[in-house]
Parts: sequence; structure tokens; C-alpha cells
Amino acid sequence: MANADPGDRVTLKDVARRAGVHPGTASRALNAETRELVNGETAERVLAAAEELGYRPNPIARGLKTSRSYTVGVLIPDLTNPLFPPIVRGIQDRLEEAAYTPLIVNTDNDPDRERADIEAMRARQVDGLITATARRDQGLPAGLERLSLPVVLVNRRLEDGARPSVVADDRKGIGLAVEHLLSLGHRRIAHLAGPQELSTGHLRHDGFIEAMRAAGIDPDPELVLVGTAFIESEGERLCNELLDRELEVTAIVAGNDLMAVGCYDVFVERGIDCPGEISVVGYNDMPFVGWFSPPLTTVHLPHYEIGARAAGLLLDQLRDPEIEPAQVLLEPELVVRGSTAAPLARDGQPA
Amino acid sequence: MANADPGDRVTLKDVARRAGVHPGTASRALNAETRELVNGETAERVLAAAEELGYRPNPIARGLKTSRSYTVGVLIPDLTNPLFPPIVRGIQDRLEEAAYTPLIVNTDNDPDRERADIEAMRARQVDGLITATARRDQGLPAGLERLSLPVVLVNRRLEDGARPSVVADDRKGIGLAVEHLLSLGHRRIAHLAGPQELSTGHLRHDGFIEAMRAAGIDPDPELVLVGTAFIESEGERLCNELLDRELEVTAIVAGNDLMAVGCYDVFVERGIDCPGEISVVGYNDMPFVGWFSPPLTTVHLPHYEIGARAAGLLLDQLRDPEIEPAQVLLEPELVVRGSTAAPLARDGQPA
DNA sequence: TTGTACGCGTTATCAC
DNA sequence: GTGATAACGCGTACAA
Repeated sequence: MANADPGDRVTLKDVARRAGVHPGTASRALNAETRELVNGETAERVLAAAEELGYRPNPIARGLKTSRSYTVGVLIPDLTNPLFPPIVRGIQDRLEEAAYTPLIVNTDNDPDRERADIEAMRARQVDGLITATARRDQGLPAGLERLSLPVVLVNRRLEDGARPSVVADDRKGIGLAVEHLLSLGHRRIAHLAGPQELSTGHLRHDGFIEAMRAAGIDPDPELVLVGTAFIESEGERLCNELLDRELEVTAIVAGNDLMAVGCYDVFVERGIDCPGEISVVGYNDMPFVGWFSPPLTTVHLPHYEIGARAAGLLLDQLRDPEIEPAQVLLEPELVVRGSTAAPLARDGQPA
Repeated sequence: MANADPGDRVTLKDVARRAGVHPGTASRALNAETRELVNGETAERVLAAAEELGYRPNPIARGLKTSRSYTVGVLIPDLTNPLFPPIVRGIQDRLEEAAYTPLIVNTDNDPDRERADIEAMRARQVDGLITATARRDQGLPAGLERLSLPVVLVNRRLEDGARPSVVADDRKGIGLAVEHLLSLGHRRIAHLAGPQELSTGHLRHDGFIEAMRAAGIDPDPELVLVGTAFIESEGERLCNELLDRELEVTAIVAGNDLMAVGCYDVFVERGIDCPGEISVVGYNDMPFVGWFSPPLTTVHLPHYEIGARAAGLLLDQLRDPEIEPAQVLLEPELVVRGSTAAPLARDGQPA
């Protein structure tokens, strides 16, 4: 009832004293797994005392003893990238159910910083790691390979499947985009790819080539441009480069929504009508792209679920370290809005 | 050079042994404040040993001893609200500089959850709290009033200024919006206000009334509608209600960008041209509102800086608990885009 | 069934 | 200037 003054932390010792038992006994009574070891009546008395005093175990002290912190490191490139908040929220919510606390850091895709962050998390005794960083160059973030720490990968997977991972099916997602454009009648379709060092950039690039081939179209290499980052300015640069080649493209599959926005920039500059003269498909379905002018047709990914599943996999692994590393593949979904339409024929009439 | 196997944590004891000193001495040498107490040469030897072994102090153990966790609780309503990522990023970056770690939780504006979160953070021994939750009903989030824990308020302040706070000047921000519309020639200006229990909703409402009066216009009560949440659907509902009254409004000041988007919805439904027939100003300058149709005129807030300053104030307080609680007021900025224009005269011609 | 004693890694307070 | 020792809060062998 009457809670203790929140100012003074109440410790196990206090509870024990109030219950008239030894701190060791109190510890056993308070811990669910060891509660059977103690007399039911005594246990009740301890629990009551804890309740009355508003006792909360000190995770720091506990962690020191058990070398578990009930803490999970979350590495993301940048929280202000609209991609990540829903993922992180999924992680947070799922972890919270299990009484774990996420420690979130931004790596800005800087390998040194990533390394330092991992060091710091290890120092903080995290029980596991969720990493949404996605460089392809090395197998795992530096310093993680030899580590026995449970790790879940988000947005990428290892070739040997040695670690659990959650990814959206990018190959399929891009396939959806390509098929949509094909069904509208487009044939000269360009791809503005993201950086190939990132697994997402790479996969989408491959997926594009594959989808085109599957439709019996040999993709024109001139129509595939590769950018250095998944950002608006790269989309703009690539789009300009593409249009300068005057290759009669009628549609663009952008590496992500941001790059699609870069295309919008170019269209405005050059007075090109979208989707009248050219169609664009984005990727990710960032918040509010439905409000763009024109509303962006894009591929939706279940970001929240990606995060939640990743957290789930980590919890599984924490529960049973010997568990087989699951590889989760989530389904993308095409969202048709206003940036795609049938191509015009040469004379300016619908083909 | 040759780092230790990351699998085995290297402790202070290891460093001491390698340097041929006692752990206590090693501790003193490693800690900047106590380093003077130890022979320069010895200190160097310890530092070198630490470097060679890749020693990282264990914050858990340190925290147990110092009863500080180097951890800060961050309470926000919802990370997926585009308002918060930049704020959180500012907090993270500033805290990281000082080797503090933020613990971020989403309260969803639920008082019970908020209470539980604060409890959990206290259990985790956070050294301080940054709260971006903004209900006006009580002075501080429940359970915080009597707490001696350092707290910094974001997006709101206490009437007595008893706690440090960082807020943007909402009164001024709304003033900017109103003045902009007035200067375009609008007189019949409506305000779609956010919930008045939130300090931001309240302040903007007051700011609107004030700015209108300052221009010599007594605001028509019929033109001021109050919503129950800062969300799109409320903007839509209020806008419909407003237009149903047929009051010849020519401009709307929305409580935030989301509510402005709700207005866009209504305009599309009713076939109303914005900004031709009606102008709208948002608030916050969320990412990508410049890409909306029409690009949204809105009031920009320095979100990142808000977060960074809040973290800075907390660090100040941590350093010196007796410090005067600073009240930081940050400047908003009007961003004129395409959703505002001069009003039409009754005959459909520019007035 | 319960109490005792020790240790987790670190820092603070003593002596020396 | 440095070493020894205790203590932070908790969990857990071990003894009783």
C-alpha cells in the first residue's frame, strides 16, 4: 500500500529485514525459478514485504552477478531515415514484452563507429545484438565474427545462414514493380540502383535484371545506373544522366523512395510530366509518399513486423542458444498510386 | 596492437597484472580525475597495458559502486511520429559525447504506461530523465513530482520553471503563420487546434488568438475548432466541420502538419483548389512536406537542436545538481511553400 | 528449508 | 605514491 519514498532505493536487504528472513532467502523467494526452494508461507511474506516497500531489483547488481543485463544492442545507420523508426518500434515493443531493454545507436554507416558501438555495447554487457546495418563487404560488422554473442541481422542475411535474419523479399518486391510496369505496356524500363555494397542495393539490382529477363526482355545496360547512396540527390543525379542519354525510356524503377523523389526533382526542372511522359516506381513506401505530387507508386515493406520478428528471433536465441538460426523472409506488396501510367506512343497518344 | 580475444572480457585486474600494479592503482591511473594521484610513469604503464589489452571499463560494475548508471531515460510518445526521430537523434548524439546511454521508451501518451516506464527506468538506475510527453493536466508525469531524479522537459515547461526545459516558441511560430496569411490579404482565418490537454495544442491556440488580436482582428469563435489529437483524421473531421458552416474562410492555420494533411484530404474530396480557393499552413515541417501537392507552407522547428539542447541541460544538471534550471526557448521559422496564396475576391478574381 | 559466504568488476578509504 | 581491503546489490554454491 504505502509505497516507500521513491527517493531512497529499497534493496533486497530491506525486503529481507522486513520479512524477517535472510537476504539469500528473500532472493530465492523473489526469483520465480528458485521460489520452489522456499517455504510457501515464507515466500508469501517476502513477496508481501517487497510489494509494500515497492522493491525493484537492481538490474545492475543482478547483471554483475549473472553477467546478463536484460539489455539488447540495436545498431541502425540513422534513426532519422524514415525507414527505421517503424523497425525500431517493432523491436522495442517485442522486447518490452519480454522485459528486455534495447540500447539504440546510430552508426551512420561508418565502420569505425560501428566497431566502437559494438565495443560499447559489449562493455554494457548486452545479451544480444540486432543489427540493421547492411554493408555487404564483410560477413558481419567488424568484431562480431568471432563473437559468441547472439546476433540477429535485419535487412540482410549471411550467405551461409549462420545467423538468424529477417529480410523483406527484395527480389520479389522489385519483381512486383517491374511486372506492374510491364502490364501497363512499358518496355524501355530503367533502374536507378542503390549502392551495390549494400545488400539491399545489390539484391534489388539483381532482382530487376532477373524480372526483366523473366519477361523475355534483355535489359539494356544503358538503362541501369548505379548510385553511391540511397538518397535524393543521387536519384536526381542518376535521373539526369539517364535522360541525357535520350534513350526513350518510359519508366523508372528507383532503388528506393528517396531516389524516386530525386527523379521528381528532375521532372520539375525539365518540365516532364509524370506519369504522362514517364512513370516512376519507388521502394519502401515511406510515410506520406501517398501525398506527393504525383502520389508515389511504390513497394511496401512490413517494417514494423520486420523489427518485431527480429526481436523475436533474438529472444528465441537468448532462450535457447543452440537453436537453429531462422531465416525469415517477409512479403513485400505493391502499392499503386499516381506515379505510374501506360506509356505514350511516339505521337503523344496513349500506346 | 594485438587485441585480446574479444570473447574474454578483459578486466581491470588483467590490466593491473600486466602493468605490474595493484588494481586500485590501475583504477586511479585510468580515471582522469584521480590520475594525478599516481606517478606519471606508472600511469603511463597502466594506460599502455590497457591499450594493449583493449580494456574497456565495465559500466555495470562501475555503476554498482558509484550508484550511477551513465544511463538516461528518454520518454517519447511514439517514435514513428516523424516529429521525434530528429529529437531523439539530437539526444543520442549529445549524450554519446558524454559517454551516456539513452534508454528510449514509447508511452503512446498513455499515463499508465508512462508511470510503468518511469518505474522501469528507475529500476534500471537511470541517472536522469528526458521527457517529451506533453500532457498539461498534471505538472509532471505521474510519479516524478516527488522524485529527486534530474529531469528535463522537452516541448513543454512547468509554470514555476522548477525543471529545466527546452521548447520551441510556439506562440511566435503561430504568429509567423498568421502574419504570413495576413500579409497575403487573408482576414477570415480559421484555426484547427490540437488537443488542449497538450501544452503544444494549448500554446498554439493561445498564440493564434493573440496574433489575430495583435493585428486588430477579433477572432471569430466559429472559426476556431479544437481536435482531440494531432492526427490526420482529426484534421479532416475539423476541416469538414468548418467548411460545413459556410463561413467564407479563406485560410486555415492547422495545429500541425498532420492536421494540415487532413485538410488536403477534404479539399480533394470536395474538389476545392488549394491554395486557389483556400490557403493552409501547417506546423512542424515534417520531412517531405515540401513534396506534397501542393507543397505545404509550414513552420519549421529545430527538432534536432531541441533534442541536443535537452540532453545538454540534463548533463549540466548531472554535473552540478544545484544548477539553476535553464529554460531554453528555440526559434521557429516560417517556410513558405505552395499551400498559401492571396485570397480570391467574391467574384473569383484575386482580391 | 534456510542461513552463510563468496564473487561479479569497480571505486573509495584506509594504511603503509 | 601505492597496496590492501571493504563495499556496492545481488545470486548461488555450500553448509547447517
